[in-house]
Amino acid sequence: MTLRRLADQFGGLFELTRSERDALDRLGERERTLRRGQPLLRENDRSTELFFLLGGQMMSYVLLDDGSRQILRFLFPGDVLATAAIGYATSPETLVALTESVVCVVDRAQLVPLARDHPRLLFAIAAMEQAERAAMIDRLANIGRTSAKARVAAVLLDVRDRMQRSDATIGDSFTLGLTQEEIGDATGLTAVHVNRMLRALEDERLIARASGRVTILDERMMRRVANYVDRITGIDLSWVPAPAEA
Amino acid sequence: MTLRRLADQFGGLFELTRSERDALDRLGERERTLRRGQPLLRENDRSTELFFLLGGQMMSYVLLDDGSRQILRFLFPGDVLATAAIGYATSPETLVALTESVVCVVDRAQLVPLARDHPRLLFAIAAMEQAERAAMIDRLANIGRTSAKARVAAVLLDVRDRMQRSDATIGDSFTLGLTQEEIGDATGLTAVHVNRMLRALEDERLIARASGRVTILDERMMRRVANYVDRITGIDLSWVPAPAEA
DNA sequence: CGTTCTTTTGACCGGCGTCAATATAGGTGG
DNA sequence: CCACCTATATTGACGCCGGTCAAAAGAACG
Repeated sequence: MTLRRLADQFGGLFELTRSERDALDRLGERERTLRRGQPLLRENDRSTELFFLLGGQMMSYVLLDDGSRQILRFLFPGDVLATAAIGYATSPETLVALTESVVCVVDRAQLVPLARDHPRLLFAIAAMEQAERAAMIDRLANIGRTSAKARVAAVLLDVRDRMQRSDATIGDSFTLGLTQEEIGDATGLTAVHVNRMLRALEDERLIARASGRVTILDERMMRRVANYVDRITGIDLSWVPAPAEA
Repeated sequence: MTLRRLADQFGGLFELTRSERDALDRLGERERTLRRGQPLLRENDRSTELFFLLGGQMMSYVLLDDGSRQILRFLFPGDVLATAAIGYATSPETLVALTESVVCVVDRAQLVPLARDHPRLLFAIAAMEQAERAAMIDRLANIGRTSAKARVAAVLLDVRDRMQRSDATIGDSFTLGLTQEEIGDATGLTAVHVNRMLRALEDERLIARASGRVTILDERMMRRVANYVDRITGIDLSWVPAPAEA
């Protein structure tokens, strides 16, 4: 998987020109592979790089000084990581691989010529950033204002939808790949209570579980319970004019 | 207050060139005044505009379908609003004026020539966006992982710090300008419990209150209680090269 | 100067955390 | 392949933080 193929697959935002493709090839030259559990960047690390997740599954989190962890987001192919580098010299968050992962490494300095030569690509990155922002809004509302059961249901739906985006074969049944503690740290709950909520969803026949796989049995009701909105579709970049073909 | 004067005051990121100043003057031509309580944009409204808050105080929030409200952010002069327009045709959040406010209106289409002619200004906006993202990370961790008292304390410190940024005369004492219900909707608590937490902070001599004014008595301890990190300072745009002076 | 919004306080309760014990699984070295 | 070990999952008992309900007192506003 290269950055360009990723853009072809997920972009869908607009038709890339020949020179934009070439630019993406150059932008995506540096790749890096991470083993399961390996950190890409730690909170407060100095860094000038941003990344595109090409394959695998990662997460971002922060630690509070009482030792508790808040997982900010689970990351899937197509996501831009560490965009804070655009405005800060140090990272506000830790990035770790949940499975073996491949990222493409871009130094922020590379964005400067991009603005001049391929503004549309820059706006595409900005648009992806806005999708992430919208997701963050949902999570904030979710954690701040919904019940434990809703929060757990929302994580399940979110992971399923985002896995589906990179692997269309995934249906209602999928391998969650998260521990209950991780779900808890993402939702502001304890692992014990996450377990109880999973059991409750199971007892209500909204989901089924077997050896690490989760099956969503009643998607309509799950969406209702979770207060869930799909933010993945609906990105609109039509307003950025296509460059004159080189 | 114009957009350019705002950039002079808050930017501090780099020295503006003459042509950048001119560009800001043009960018900031359209202004709009909002009365207290007036919405600038509602959730799901179609819009192609972003805004810079020039004066006053606003907030952004979302409503859940059980009617509860999650306030995402209190907004102060210098903030960029509705950046979701970059990636979406409709707004994910509602923006309302808390006090009489003035915003400058920029259509997203105006960003395209900006990328070509004044990339540094575009990156400055991107950097402000990253500051907002960092603040969002803090709020997520705060709501997900800290006690009610910590959350209330964090709001007080945050509002104070951000008021200070636009009005250097503000010290430890300031007019909060928020109802306890608003504090509750921002922190994921009920107004009743916010009241109890304010009383607790008062009883512990961390703050004092009198007729709408709040005084932070023990800032060190407040910061400890709130798990508070200042994200306002520390933006780094040094990596964007200055344009050749026109 | 009523009307409505906001603050404040008390009584009570329930959702979620804490603690603890056990079961299960994955992983590792022998 | 087994024995062991640690991480994860599961379940129960119990307690507390923060929600709910209600009432009253200010405060703001037309």
